[in-house]
Amino acid sequence: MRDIVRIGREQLATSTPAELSLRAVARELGLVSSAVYRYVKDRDALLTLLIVDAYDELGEEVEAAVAAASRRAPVGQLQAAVQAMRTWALREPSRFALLYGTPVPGYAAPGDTTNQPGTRVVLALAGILESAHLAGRLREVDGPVPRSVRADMDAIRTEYGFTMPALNLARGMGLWSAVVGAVAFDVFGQYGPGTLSDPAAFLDLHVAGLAEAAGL
Amino acid sequence: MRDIVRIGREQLATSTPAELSLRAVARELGLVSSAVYRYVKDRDALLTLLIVDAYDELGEEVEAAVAAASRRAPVGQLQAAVQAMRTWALREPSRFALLYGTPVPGYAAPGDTTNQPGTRVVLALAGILESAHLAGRLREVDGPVPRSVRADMDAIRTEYGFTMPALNLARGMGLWSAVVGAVAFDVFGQYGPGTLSDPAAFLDLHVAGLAEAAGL
DNA sequence: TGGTTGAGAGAGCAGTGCTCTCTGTTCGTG
DNA sequence: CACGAACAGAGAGCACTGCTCTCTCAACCA
Repeated sequence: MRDIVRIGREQLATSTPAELSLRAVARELGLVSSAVYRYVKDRDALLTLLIVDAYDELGEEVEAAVAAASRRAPVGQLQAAVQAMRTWALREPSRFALLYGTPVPGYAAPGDTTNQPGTRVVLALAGILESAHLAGRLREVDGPVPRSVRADMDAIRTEYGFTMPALNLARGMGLWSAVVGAVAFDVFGQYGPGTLSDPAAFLDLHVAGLAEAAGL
Repeated sequence: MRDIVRIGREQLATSTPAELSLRAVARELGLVSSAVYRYVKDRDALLTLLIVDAYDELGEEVEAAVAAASRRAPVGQLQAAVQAMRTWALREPSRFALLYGTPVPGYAAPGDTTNQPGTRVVLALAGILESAHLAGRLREVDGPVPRSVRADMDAIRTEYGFTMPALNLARGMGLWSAVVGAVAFDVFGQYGPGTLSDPAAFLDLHVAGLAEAAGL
């Protein structure tokens, strides 16, 4: 099983998730394709393994970056986290695509398996906001919040024990999707060739703006 | 050619870009697969046709939404544009994925063909900011801007004739990628099931925050 | 009328996911 | 120690994919 995941990861280094071939993994493993089906039910199951694997590695690196930046201001921690994410994504574009790109065809993430590792990154980001709040360094963002959104945010607050105000949390979730979107633009070249000469610097600036909007 | 694009579009209604099959298009067309190669060089060429087609339709709808909201405040226009994008994306998830999801395997967008239609949406967004600026309704965002980013923004300002300050434009680009990221999260279900009971309302709130950060 | 062009058909190659059957080995237990 | 069960892998086969090559047939034009 470890070998299968390892080889699958290697395949993803040189091909996109859609191209990942169970037969190729088998070949690399020195087996015939049908043999692999003893260990992996499906191509989808293999993808699930690789998704969990990727979430874990990304989560690890982001958490490490946040820890390494623990003495910087909250904004700096956010920037460190996001830059770690960008670095990983540029190094492993296919695995990034596996996590945050187009979902593979008929694939539905088997909740229990991928949900927990999938939340590590967003929890790291939210944790920075929450820590800042607990330290009194989070400006409360106020303004009209639709009923439904407030209810959703309250549900999240109780589930994860967050104490920051609802609108700050909402801005945090917005920050999360914005960050993933920005990294995806970068990795997938959506900004257009040559428009950004220093994408990392632009990203830092972008994150600073998002952080400000979230109350930092 | 029109039939090919039409059928390709229909195929994308029920399958993901990665699954789009030239043979299936041929079958639907009552032709044998090799016949289609008279009109379309490649599967990639077919994708290019569909990408341009999708960019056009999306651009059309976003521009129409902005026009219909021309009497609302700039923030409202932005929200209208983004909601139009979300609505289209939810109606056509595969085509949205084709534009903003994981790039297909060996596919490199043939610049000249797709660049122009691909910029319609972002130009619509930037146009709202620029109009607000010209009407004196854009607060100048200031702060330290890295040299490289300033140079990039200046290049864009001259290319498209924007007069808004560099940092506002940078925030505008950030808004763009953030919006795409948010819509992608929504369409691809990245927020997790049941966490947002009213995603459209959340999106409006999110856009309001982004707009505020961009100077509106 | 004869030659050229275009449209499409058909076969074929290499690859894919997946299933089914078959062989060989290993291992636990009576 | 022997026997049956569990396991690991091989091999063939089906339906599908992209793409190429050759061939036929009809239309059209000088």
